[in-house]
Amino acid sequence: MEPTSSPTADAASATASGPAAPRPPAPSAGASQGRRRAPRMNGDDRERAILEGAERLLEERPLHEVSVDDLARAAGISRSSFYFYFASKEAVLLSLLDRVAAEAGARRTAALAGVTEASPGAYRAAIAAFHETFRAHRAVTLAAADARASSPEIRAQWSRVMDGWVAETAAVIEAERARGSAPPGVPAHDLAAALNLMNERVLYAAFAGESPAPAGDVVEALVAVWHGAIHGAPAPAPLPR
Amino acid sequence: MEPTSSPTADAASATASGPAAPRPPAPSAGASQGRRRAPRMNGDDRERAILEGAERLLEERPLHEVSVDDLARAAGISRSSFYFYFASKEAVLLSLLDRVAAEAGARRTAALAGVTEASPGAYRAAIAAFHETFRAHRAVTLAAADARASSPEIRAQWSRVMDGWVAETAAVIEAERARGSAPPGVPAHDLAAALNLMNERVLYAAFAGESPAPAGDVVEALVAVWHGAIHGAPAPAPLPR
DNA sequence: GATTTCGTCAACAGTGCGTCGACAACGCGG
DNA sequence: CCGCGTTGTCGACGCACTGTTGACGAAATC
Repeated sequence: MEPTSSPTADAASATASGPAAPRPPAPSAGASQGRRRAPRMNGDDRERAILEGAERLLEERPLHEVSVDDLARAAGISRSSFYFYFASKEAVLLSLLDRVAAEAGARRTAALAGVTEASPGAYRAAIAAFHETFRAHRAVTLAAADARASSPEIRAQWSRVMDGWVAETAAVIEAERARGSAPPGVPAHDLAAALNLMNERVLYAAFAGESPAPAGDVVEALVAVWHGAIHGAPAPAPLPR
Repeated sequence: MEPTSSPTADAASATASGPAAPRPPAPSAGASQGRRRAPRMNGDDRERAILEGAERLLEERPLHEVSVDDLARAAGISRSSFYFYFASKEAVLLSLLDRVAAEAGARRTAALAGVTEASPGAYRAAIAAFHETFRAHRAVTLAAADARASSPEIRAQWSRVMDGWVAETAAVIEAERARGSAPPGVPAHDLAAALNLMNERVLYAAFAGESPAPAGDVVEALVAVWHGAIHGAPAPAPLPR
């Protein structure tokens, strides 16, 4: 019965901007734009307190076991005050995810900047970057992955991040193929999507301690698959059924 | 607080047995054990009605948007009567998942029975079987994947199914390696885990219509990765960092 | 016909969510 | 100093959903 389109539909702008909090229309929208020095210590860093408290809580239990009350209490305010800053606990997670998204973008760029053209180990760097991003914010990424199921906003944001990785990976694959160091085969985008989704799932399983997961070095297993899939022999004929 | 080993720890037996409903202790424990013929038409197939209604509902919306009341109503009983049959809506999904687990096992066995030893296309059959299992119960598997985040029982059952696939895959990989038609590399189990997790995630993305997903033939993309990862050249030296 | 078992339900209590209106502190222009 | 809008806070409400209890009927059993 819940209206599908939440009032916080401006989540698109959330890509890297501030949190999608329902702040009342900024009154100081005039010249105080560059203002960073807080004339007061209240207000703006309460938001930060919520974010930090949330990240801390998510390190010990999943989002669906954290109530808005917990979040508010962790930030030292009452439950109803919480809603002054965020529309829901999903909005908090989304805001947290925004930071990760930004960092993921930066790390990806940095990782692939080292390899000028299409050196043989470009995707190796990509895997390492992916792994680092995931690990650096384990709690947030794990929680976001869980919340994808119930929150369209988080799902969309996650997709945005993954799409970036996939596009970057596909570019590398195509460069390798152009160099002749990788055989042609299925569309590079499809291959890149499959490999990145594998990374996501395997890293999740590993960090969450799930049952079917590589027992040894996770990154090595991933690199092996990537290398084989990209540089290995082309797949055999599709077998007439 | 939930004890890790749920009282329904016989979930292993649940592979094909009845649902883990909180039915009151069987009073007719005496000689009526073999009784199958229902003297009345009520009771036992109400359970089926719930299951069927649930599967139908899950085809149109995710589990977290289905209330116990919806489930009960779909089966033609009141909400409180529902609890006579199942402890929660997760229990219903778990029961549904049990069937899929049984079918998955059967299909896996059948798929790998065709290939006596380690014929070159054994894992291809595995992928097809996986894909079919997933597709045949799309609603249930999608819902189960979502519910994994919040329900330990479902997570455990899912793990059990995946573990089966992984073990079977690992056996095939080792056979291929023994034959000399696949090079050595990372542990077969790790490789098998990564590949099966990829399948799960990619199929989920494809069936759910998510954004980063192969655009073309999904199965072909998966086969390409499997083939390359198993039969491709061994990964290069791990690069001293 | 009395009793047990099966199945059903209305009603209750609990939890969490999101919203509303009152209310305090602050800054500011008079 | 005083009104006055703004910023931030909170208690209390209504709502949706969950899981449990106790009472009630209808078969079956003796």
